Amino acid sequence: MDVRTLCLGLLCYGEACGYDLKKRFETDLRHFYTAGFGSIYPALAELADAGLVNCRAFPQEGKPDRKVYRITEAGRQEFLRVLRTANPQHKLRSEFLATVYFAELIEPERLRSLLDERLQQLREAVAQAEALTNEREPDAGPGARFVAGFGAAVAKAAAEYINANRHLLDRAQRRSRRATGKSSSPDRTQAESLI
Amino acid sequence: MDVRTLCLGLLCYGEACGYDLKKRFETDLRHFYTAGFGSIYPALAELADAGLVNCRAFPQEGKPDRKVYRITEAGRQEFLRVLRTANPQHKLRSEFLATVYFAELIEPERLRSLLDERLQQLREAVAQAEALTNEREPDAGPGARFVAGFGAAVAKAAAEYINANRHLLDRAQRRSRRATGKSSSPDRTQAESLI
DNA sequence: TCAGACATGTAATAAGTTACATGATTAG
DNA sequence: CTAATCATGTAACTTATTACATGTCTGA
Repeated sequence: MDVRTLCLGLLCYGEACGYDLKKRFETDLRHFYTAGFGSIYPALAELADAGLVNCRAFPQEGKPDRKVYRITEAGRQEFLRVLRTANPQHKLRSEFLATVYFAELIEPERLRSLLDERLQQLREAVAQAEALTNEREPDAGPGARFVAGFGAAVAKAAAEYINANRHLLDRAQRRSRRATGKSSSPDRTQAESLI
Repeated sequence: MDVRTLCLGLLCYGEACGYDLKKRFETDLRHFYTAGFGSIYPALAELADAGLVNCRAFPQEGKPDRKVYRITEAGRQEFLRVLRTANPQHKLRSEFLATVYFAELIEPERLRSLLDERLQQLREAVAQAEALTNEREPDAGPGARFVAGFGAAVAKAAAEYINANRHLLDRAQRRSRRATGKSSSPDRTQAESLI
């Protein structure tokens, strides 16, 4: 499910221009999918080329034409087909966790600040997800509510884990000399640890 | 923090060959960072070119030479510099959640199977993370333990959320006609909903 | 007066995935 | 006999990010 397909899916709920879709990415989809204009505009152009959406341009003063996209029947069928057949993945790439993995090599003050910043981000994520579930989107469908709640639940769990376990990283520097190397073959002739 | 930098970091804990690093990615880093041979081998070559690691080749029968990489002092300094200065991101791209967002458009049986599969994946993730924390890695540093525990905690929370809230998605099909479109400009002349 | 919303797009760049290419040994 | 482990690499491809390019209107 790439940006192109996701745009097609969003258009199942009504016509929209690229700018509208971007806002949708920044609210509903924010905590599990990001897309910039640099992906969205080309995606819409491709969908139109493929006949999966139609496009009408509305002239505006002082702004580029507003191009409103509407899904076609072919587009709808294509999206439903993807929903039926795709094998959806769940990919996390966390530089934050990768950094904390090396806690032993980080100065305590720096580490503290990294954890605090992440906690702050998580609090914001919870607030945004809960706003989405409650006030701001009474018209949201069950799927939209479910994923917003999911985001809130996971962010809360992450924050709790950090608060409950960050002490395990304190003074990590004292045991910074791990014996490793654990090489897959036994024919190494060099010393194990280079630290 | 790209694959190249992460390989450099792993080499802080001792020398290793590309194959060894791949195994590390599949265990310790599995739940928050993936990398294939196609990223690792070129990364190691680049690190060697840049003088951040040394490489020695050990001939083997019936296999390519085993190339063992060792970090240099310059490499260590470079990695510590990255740890001090980088602004680590946390990026999730979940096709699973993107799919569930469209629950209303998915057949109930298919939706059930998607959720069950994801629950199975989460159970496996918890088991693997806990194995990492307890038995299999008594020599793991505090950072490694922390991130493994993090992975387990978050996966558990995700599974619990799904179990507790999946009923909200049942019969979602009945309300599949959402009025949306919510366009940013008021000058549209077309009907709101196209479903 | 200055930031932010509105509105679209292209081009260069970066990064990683997948498929291909090769082949012995070992455990089930 | 079959799959997995060990071991390295290249090349094509896909995808998305970032920077650039332009310009008005509105509210604080």
